[in-house]
Amino acid sequence: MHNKNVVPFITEKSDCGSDHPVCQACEVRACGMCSELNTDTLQELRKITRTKEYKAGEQIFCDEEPTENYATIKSGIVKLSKILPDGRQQTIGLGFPPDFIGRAFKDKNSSFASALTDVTVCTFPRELFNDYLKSTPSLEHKLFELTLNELDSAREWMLMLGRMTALEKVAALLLDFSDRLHKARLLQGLDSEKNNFELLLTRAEISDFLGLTIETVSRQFSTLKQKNLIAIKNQRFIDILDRPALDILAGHENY
Amino acid sequence: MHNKNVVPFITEKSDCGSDHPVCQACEVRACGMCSELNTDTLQELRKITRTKEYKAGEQIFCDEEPTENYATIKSGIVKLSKILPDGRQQTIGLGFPPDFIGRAFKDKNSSFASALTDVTVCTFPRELFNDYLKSTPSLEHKLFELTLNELDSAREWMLMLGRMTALEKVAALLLDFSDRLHKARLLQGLDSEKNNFELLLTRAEISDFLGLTIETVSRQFSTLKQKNLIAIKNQRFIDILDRPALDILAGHENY
DNA sequence: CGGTACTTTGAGAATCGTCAAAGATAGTGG
DNA sequence: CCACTATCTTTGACGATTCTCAAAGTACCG
Repeated sequence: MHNKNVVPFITEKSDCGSDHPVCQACEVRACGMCSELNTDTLQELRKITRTKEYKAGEQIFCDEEPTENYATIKSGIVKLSKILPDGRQQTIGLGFPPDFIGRAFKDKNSSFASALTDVTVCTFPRELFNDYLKSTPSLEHKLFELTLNELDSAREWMLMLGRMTALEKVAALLLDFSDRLHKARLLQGLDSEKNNFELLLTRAEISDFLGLTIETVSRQFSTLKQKNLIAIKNQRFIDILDRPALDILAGHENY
Repeated sequence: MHNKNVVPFITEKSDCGSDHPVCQACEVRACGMCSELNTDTLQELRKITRTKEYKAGEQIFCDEEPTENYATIKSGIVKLSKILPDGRQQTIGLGFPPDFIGRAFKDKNSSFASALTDVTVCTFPRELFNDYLKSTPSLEHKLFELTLNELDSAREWMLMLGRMTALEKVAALLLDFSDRLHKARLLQGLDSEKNNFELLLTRAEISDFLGLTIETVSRQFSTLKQKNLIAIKNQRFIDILDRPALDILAGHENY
């Protein structure tokens, strides 16, 4: 009733009555865009999806080329960034499972997406998915909610970029990243210690995110260590020693 | 068929067959959220709306209090901002007609909204509107598109906040503001000269937007004047004298 | 063990912020 | 119409933060 417009489906083996094996095994079946779809509707959508994998560092899509595919992140972390004509770069978002990547209803991405870690995504061809979206309100609703969350976090980061000092920015990043990693790990059914995590970003990636230089970021890490708020092993493994102090630095008001 | 859930409508005089007089006269009937609605559906929605006016400077909603109403901007400019516990402030967006203000599906705004100029809005009670939205896909679709535009512009501003110099930021603001004002005036059927406009923001408001101080903003204006890129009359009326040069400063790549 | 890539630290420079004072504008009341 | 005031803007001098450039230190990989 809702998918009249979705015409030239790629035909493929399809089993009825339960999720497609690929969807059954999907890491984000329960929480992603598809969580709003029943088995039959998902069966339909499944026909236009493809699973793709990217190695850390690979580009997923780029600014200039027209969008061919959208995707849902199944595992790994995706970096979204923008770039100025002279090469200055700014990371504008991190995508964790089950985030959606791509710009719905437009044929051009206004940003770059690249794999921060090894990444697995579930892709959909653009045109078909847009049609499908328009005819499947429950799916559009879920995607709308994901988008609202992204807007919330974009605005949170605007406050950070515009008004925080370098030290505060690093504190805010550590807390945000620790929370999001923690959630992502729990979602995968893994054990997770919130105050102890691997920083998957290089200093360069952190500085692109915070609007700082590598050196300034490094100095802030040193300051945080010196103040005994964090400990770092092998430049990558972070221990949060004093979360309340970091919260105050990050402006998380706890009256 | 789509609005079963929308129960306790406020009853009011209603005329059938054409838009309600209030909607007929609405500045944004053709381009706002309601543009996706036919006369009958609009008739329904109209029952829960109220027109409200705010004087320049008045607060429309605030961070802490739970959202009671959503709104569509009919005329004027709305400022959205966030604030750090110690008072540092960052503007995270400007709302022009026909933008939607408020956070759909949540009972808490994570920002402040205030009237930058005198503002007229069309408000809807939160709960009713959320219900209405869920049962009216065309409306949700339109709101989704408005939200995607906001996300695009938030990300554009993240690049600006994180990576541009003070001079570049001011150039980018002037161009953005000139375009948006121009569009808003054309939309109202007014004559509009793109390179000539009234800067409705004070220096303080500009600095909150750009993540700078008043003094720095003022100095950048002086520099732009001195380079003959702009002229300013009465500290408020801007003449763009050299748009290409401003475009380059703002990083608008024109190969 | 040596090479590569990433990180840390230091010194000096540039940008932007802070504090202070003077200039401009708009509104008010005589 | 003209002071008079309040508010906003501009400009200057100085200081703090962050950036740039350079070099040394550390981890990773074959």
